[in-house]
Amino acid sequence: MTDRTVLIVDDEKPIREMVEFSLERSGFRVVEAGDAAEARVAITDHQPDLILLDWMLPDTSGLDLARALRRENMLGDVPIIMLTARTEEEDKVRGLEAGADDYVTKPFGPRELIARIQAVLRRSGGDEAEENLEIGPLRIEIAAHRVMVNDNPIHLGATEFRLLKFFAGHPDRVYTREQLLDRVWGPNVYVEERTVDVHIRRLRKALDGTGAERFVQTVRGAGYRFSTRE
Amino acid sequence: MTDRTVLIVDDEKPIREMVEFSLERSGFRVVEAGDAAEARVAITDHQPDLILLDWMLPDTSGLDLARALRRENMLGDVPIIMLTARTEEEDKVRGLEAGADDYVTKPFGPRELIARIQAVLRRSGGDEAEENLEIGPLRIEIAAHRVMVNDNPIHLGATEFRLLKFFAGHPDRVYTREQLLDRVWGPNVYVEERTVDVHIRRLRKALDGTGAERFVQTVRGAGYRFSTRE
DNA sequence: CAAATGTGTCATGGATCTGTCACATCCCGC
DNA sequence: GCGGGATGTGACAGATCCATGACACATTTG
Repeated sequence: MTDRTVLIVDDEKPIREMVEFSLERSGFRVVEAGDAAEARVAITDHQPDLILLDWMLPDTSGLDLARALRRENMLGDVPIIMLTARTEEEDKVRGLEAGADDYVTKPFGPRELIARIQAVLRRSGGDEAEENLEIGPLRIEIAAHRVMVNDNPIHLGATEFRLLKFFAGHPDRVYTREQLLDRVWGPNVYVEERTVDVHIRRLRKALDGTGAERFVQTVRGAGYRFSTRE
Repeated sequence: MTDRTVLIVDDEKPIREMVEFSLERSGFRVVEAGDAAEARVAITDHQPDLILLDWMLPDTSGLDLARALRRENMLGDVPIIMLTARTEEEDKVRGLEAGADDYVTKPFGPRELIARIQAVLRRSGGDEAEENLEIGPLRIEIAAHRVMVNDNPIHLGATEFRLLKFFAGHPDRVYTREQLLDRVWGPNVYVEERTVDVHIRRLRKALDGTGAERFVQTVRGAGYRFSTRE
């Protein structure tokens, strides 16, 4: 439900924009690709939670791309929804064999699309978010949008909250400033990389004296990491 | 979420059976009606939690039936999902005004239908506490439609009462203005989001000096929250 | 019918947040 | 130690968000 990234692969920009508009209104992050090559880059860069894949692409068919991605194991269990103008049963079968999880037939409306996406995500993924995260003295209450340290609330700006939430959900792993901007600020936001430093600083300051400030770690030359160890 | 009763109103028996089959597999109880007259009987007899209403019925239109049922107050806040073959935006708007909560366009698949049903139930159901709520110095007497603070009644407008009731039933959770409009004002009401601010303000003013005003909390950039802590 | 009340909208001002910069400090290889 | 790149830190201006009072209109009450 919350904060999932959807990759839309379609060569027609108007369709991509319609999809982006609808999905962002529903709280998804949206990444676009116009062809198979762009799609591969986007998958690597943004690690989407779901892929909307047009049947026809300029450089290859969506079917082939889906099959290739599954074969190359680039996706794990990320679901694929095919977008197609065709309605033949035969195509559906072939698409499902290629690794698609569902179909949407053009033309489609935003409600239908969102219903399908949520149905597929509900099936394939545990909704990971939503429950509270507890790390040492920290408790991140997602629903309440609140962070407690030893049962005392601490105040964070919206950006610091998202940053901490992301970190807490992905511990023991270094993220570059670029990756953090992508995952915390969003894929279509362009700010200076050094901005990350400033928010790291603000997060540390907010956690100062709680015993949790040591979890936010700098990895020189690489980025930042959230970890209880070290 | 389990054991909800769904009434399907459609004159085509195959469709009723398809729906019944799908929904029962998902744990719903299903009641059928073939026309508006049967629908009225079924509503009285079974008090469904949700109604699937075909656009075209032999004795009247689904639109008229929905409107009539709402007007006669036979439904309370039981949500209606319209089933329609038409896709014109005009019809959708008219249907929503008539009291439908969502649309499914024929032909639809079982997955889509269930996704919609669950979405609508999630929105409209779930609250409806019947017993009184006590939170700190507050006692919300649902049936009496009255709020007491330390055994002294305080006056609230109808909107503020619903808002407080909703909040008290869903504490420690942030709701966006949009969500509050949906849950407190109702899914088919269109007012400005800022209106929420004003009613929050009025609620706070009514609670001022009681020690309960601190429960109504602003979460900057996210929405509002009701919580006894912080 | 008039007054009182409830509701939605708006404009305003103040508080807070955010991105950026400049400069200080740190760390590493040499 | 030294130099230079990387990171920490404080300050700042613009952007954003929200509280608040006023107002028009509708509804209810007397």
